[in-house]
Amino acid sequence: MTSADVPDIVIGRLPIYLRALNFLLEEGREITASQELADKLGISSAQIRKDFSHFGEFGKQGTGYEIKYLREQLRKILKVDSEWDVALVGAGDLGHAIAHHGDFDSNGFHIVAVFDHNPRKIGAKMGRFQILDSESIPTIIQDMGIQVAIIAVPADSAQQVANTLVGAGVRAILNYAPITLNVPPEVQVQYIDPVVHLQRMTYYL
Amino acid sequence: MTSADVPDIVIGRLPIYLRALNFLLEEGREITASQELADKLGISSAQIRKDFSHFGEFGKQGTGYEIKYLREQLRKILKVDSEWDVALVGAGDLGHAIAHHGDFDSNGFHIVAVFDHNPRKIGAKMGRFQILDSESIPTIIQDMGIQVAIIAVPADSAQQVANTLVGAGVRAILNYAPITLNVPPEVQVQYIDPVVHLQRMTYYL
DNA sequence: AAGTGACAGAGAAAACTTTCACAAAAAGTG
DNA sequence: CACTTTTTGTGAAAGTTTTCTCTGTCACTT
Repeated sequence: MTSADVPDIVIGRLPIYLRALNFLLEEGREITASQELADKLGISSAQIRKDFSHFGEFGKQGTGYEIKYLREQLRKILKVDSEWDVALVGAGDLGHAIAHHGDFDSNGFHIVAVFDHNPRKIGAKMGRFQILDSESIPTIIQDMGIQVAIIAVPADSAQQVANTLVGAGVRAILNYAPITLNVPPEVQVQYIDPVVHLQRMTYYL
Repeated sequence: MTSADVPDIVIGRLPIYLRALNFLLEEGREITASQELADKLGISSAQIRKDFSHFGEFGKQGTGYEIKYLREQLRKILKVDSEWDVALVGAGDLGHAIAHHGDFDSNGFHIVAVFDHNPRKIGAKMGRFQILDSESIPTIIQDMGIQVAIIAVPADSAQQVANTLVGAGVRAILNYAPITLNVPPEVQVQYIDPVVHLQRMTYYL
C-alpha cells in the first residue's frame, strides 16, 4: 500500500527506526528483523512492519531486513539523504548549546546563520559563527533559500520571530520557546520544552 | 467520569493547557473558554473539554473557566503543585545549558545535583553547582530521595547511566541522549532529540 | 420576567491506530 | 528434495481517540 497520505504518527516513528538502524550499522550488523527492532524500541513488531508497508516492501521473508538498504530507504522517505541548511535565531545560552551540538551536522542539518536581536551580541563571534542582526533575517533567509529554522529566543518574542521566518520562506520550525506558535498550515512546527516533558512524567509518580 | 486510567495522550496535553493558562494569567485575564484555548493551541474545543472531563467539572456553562481555579486543578493533577528535586547527569555543553536554564526552577523542578564521569570535571564548579563523581550517584540519589533525573551524556553511556539511576530509585527520566532506553515499566522516560524532530519535518518539505 | 446567546458536559458516531492471525516466501536441515 | 523454521506483508478485528451533536445551565438584555 504505497499511498499518498501516510499518517503523521507513522512519520514520527521513522526517525526512531533510522536512529536504531544507524546504531546497528555502527555495531557492524548487516541484517535485522522487525522483532529485534521491536525489542530495542519498545514498539510491537507488527507495528514496525505496518509502518514500513506504507512505503513499500523492504524486507525478505524468513530473513529480515538488510540494514544498509532499509536505512537508505528511510533516509530517502524522510528526505534526509541530502543536506539541509538551518537558521538559528537566538544566541543566548540555549542558542549557544545548539550551535555547538555536533549531532545536527553529523545528521546533515547544517547551521549556516545565527541571529540575535541584542545589539551587544550582533557582530560578536559565537564559536565559528558571527552573530547576525535579526533585522537581516528576511534578506539572508531568502538569499540562501533556507527552509528550516530553529527558534531559541524567549517566549515573548518567539511568535514575532516565527512570523518573520515564515514571511521569509521558512517551512519547518523547531521551536524551543515555551509557547504554541501560530503559523499557516503549510508550515511544520515541532516543539521542544523540557518542562512539558517533566510535567508529563510527574503525573505518574 | 473521574476514572483511574486516563489515556496517556490526554496527560500529554495537560502541560500544554497549563502553559497557556499561565500565559493568560500573566496577561491579567481571569476567565477563558475552551474555544479560546482551542484557537491558541490548535486543538479542538471539544477535545479540550473532553480532556478536562476525565478529572472533573472545572467550568461553568455559559461562562467558561476561571483561569486561576483551572490552573490549580491541572497543577494538582500533574503533581506540579509541589516542588521536585532533580538530578542531572552529564556536565558537558548540554548539561551546562540545562543547569543554567531558568525555566526548570521557575516551574518547580530544582536541579540539586550534577554528576559527571570525567575526572577533570569532578570537583569543578559549573555555575552554582559543584560537579560530583558519577560513582556517587547511588548514594546521593538514595540519600536525597531524588525521583526525577535528566540524562545529558553521550549515547554510548546513556543506558548504563539509566541503569544506575533506576537502581538508585529514580522513577522519571528525561533523556537527551539519542538512544531509546530500556527501563522497567514502572519507570517513566521522555525523550528529547532535536534531530528526530527535524527529520520528522523534512518529510513534508 | 421572559427571551437570547454563550458555553460546558457527555453520549454516540466517526475516524484513526494498533494488534491479531495467517498465507507466502526464503533459508536452512536431514 | 521434502520438511521445518523464521520472518515478512497484510486484511480483518479490536481498541483508542477525536469529533459531532445535543441538552442543560448561566448571564445578560430588554
